[in-house]
Amino acid sequence: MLAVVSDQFMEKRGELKTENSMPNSTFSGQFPANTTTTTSYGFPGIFDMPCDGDKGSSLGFIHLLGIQDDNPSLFDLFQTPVIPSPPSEVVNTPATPNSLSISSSSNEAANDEQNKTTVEEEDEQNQKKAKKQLKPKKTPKRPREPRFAFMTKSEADHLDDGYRWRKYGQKAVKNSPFPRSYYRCTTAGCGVKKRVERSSDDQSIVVTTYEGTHTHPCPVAPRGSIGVMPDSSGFGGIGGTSSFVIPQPQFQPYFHNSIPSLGFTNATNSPFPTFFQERQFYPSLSSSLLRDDGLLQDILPSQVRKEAKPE
DNA sequence: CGTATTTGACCGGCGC
DNA sequence: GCGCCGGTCAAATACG
Repeated sequence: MLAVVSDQFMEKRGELKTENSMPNSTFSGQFPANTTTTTSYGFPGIFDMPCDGDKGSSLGFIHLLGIQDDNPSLFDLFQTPVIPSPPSEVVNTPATPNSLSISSSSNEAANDEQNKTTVEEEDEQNQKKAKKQLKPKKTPKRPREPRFAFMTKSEADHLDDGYRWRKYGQKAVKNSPFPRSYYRCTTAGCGVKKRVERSSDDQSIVVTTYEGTHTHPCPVAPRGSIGVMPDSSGFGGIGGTSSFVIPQPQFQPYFHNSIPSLGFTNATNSPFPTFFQERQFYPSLSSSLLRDDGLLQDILPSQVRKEAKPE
């Protein structure tokens, strides 16, 4: 079941209001169930969140483009379309062959794949040359890991999120002067990958796409972590490093240590923090979302919010 | 010298 | 079947 975003959306992100001046955490899009809109909002489940209150910092907002997950529980989060899309504007995801909907990619399946890889690693190494010449047996289609992506206004391409990444590839992106970098989590047994590319529309925006779930706690506490971490020590006053906190379903050291209610709902295995599930995924495109007792005021200390407001 | 990055080649999926 | 393209591999290279 497709919850959201794929490369397809990424390609369409020009339709999205990726940059806005909303100082508060508000949706800039809608999230109709099981659909992909082609409206100007284009991307289901897109929302902005302030990720840096440090004036002058290169970071302004993290734009979570959405997620891609087959988790029904997660999907249920979006079963309440506040603003139903007109049928003419709705594209049924299942009927879109190019959509990167992932088929039931459970962690179990992923682990099996991983174990298989480990077992065969030695043999694979011995035959790596032959492998290139002899066509190996056709491997079954590997299920996609859950993915989510967000846009970060940053001058730095690679943002420090606390995890250690090893770059394993870089490719030129079609229709974009900026290359796409491929990273893999260096922790043994953790197959999380991420892609980092700069938006061709706005080169100040870095689009980071995470795939998979970390099987380990965050090894390094990033300096000056920003993002949705409601810790003033992370939000303000620590500039210079382009860091942010990635929502992770299993390990969220920055969330649960600060405000437990901001932790993730492991029961649903959702890549989103619970506060998204509880509140933010019932969006309205109207100004009702922007009322004074909006999200951030419940989440962040007022001082932080004040600092987080760009300009 | 160990580790990380670079970069060209390779592979598989997909559309024509 | 062929070419394009995204993603990955792995040898070469850079770096601390």
